Amino acid sequence: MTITKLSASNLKVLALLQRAAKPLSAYDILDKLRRHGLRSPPTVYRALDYLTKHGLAHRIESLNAFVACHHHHDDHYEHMSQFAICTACGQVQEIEDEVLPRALSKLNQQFLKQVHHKVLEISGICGDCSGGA
Amino acid sequence: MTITKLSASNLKVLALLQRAAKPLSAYDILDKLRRHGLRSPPTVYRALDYLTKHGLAHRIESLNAFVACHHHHDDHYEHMSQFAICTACGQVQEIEDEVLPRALSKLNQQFLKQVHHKVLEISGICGDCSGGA
DNA sequence: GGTGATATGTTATATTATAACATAACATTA
DNA sequence: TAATGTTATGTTATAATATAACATATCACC
Repeated sequence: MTITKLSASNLKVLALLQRAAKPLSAYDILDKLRRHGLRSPPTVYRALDYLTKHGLAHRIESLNAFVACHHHHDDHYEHMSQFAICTACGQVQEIEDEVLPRALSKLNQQFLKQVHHKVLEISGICGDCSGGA
Repeated sequence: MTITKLSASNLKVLALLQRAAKPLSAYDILDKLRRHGLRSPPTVYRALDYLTKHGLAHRIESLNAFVACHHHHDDHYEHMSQFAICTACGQVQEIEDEVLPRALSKLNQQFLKQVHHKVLEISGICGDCSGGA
């Protein structure tokens, strides 16, 4: 799963996600990159597959949308996507924390023999949107 | 959010989910209940909305599918959906545990002022599908 | 029986995602 | 070089998921 070099499409999608303030749907991406040569859904989904598989982007399941990864998941520890989603402004924060992953890996074992993917998504109202302190 | 009495549609959808061994998509439900008077997507989605809002069913975000709730979330503690999903057989187990919710509610607060919804979904291979002990 | 609230029905359409097949780009090597 | 295999990309069509918008019915209450 090492990254040799990003293809032109993959790079464009990644760069767009990195510039975006919010998660983008595949079709948001398609709209914005249509002029730049990404003309069909499969092209975009392929890029998103590549990026998510290589840890450069994440899919937010509860939004059906994607964000760039801003962290370095050196795979030194079993990774777990953790996101805080503000339903008011749409911003998503990636949570970098190992408390939960650790707590979870114990719990896991009673349910699944092998774990492939873990998703934690918390929705609510962020500080900025909630008005007072 | 108290439940008075389930409407006929809501009850049919709930009963179907309860009988199902696996999560059902809205369209799975539509197919199976068409003969029983649920003829259009909005009807099904409305029932699913009702059931999920009232804690009688849960949506699995990473599958776009729904399961009946087999637990009693007496709302005595802030609820968090927790599921273990086997990608081989498709079975989903609801995890009833408060370790994570508790660990999480501390962590939460640095990201969101109010939390409305928490989703934890773990995918992998269950004991049955993984062969050996 | 009229009124308002809630639920349900219906049609159409929006949104998200993939199947299936065609073509290109590129490396390897006979 | 041209034959071959591999990977990436393009293209069309369609599948799968979800909701908007509006019509109608049901039912409680006055």
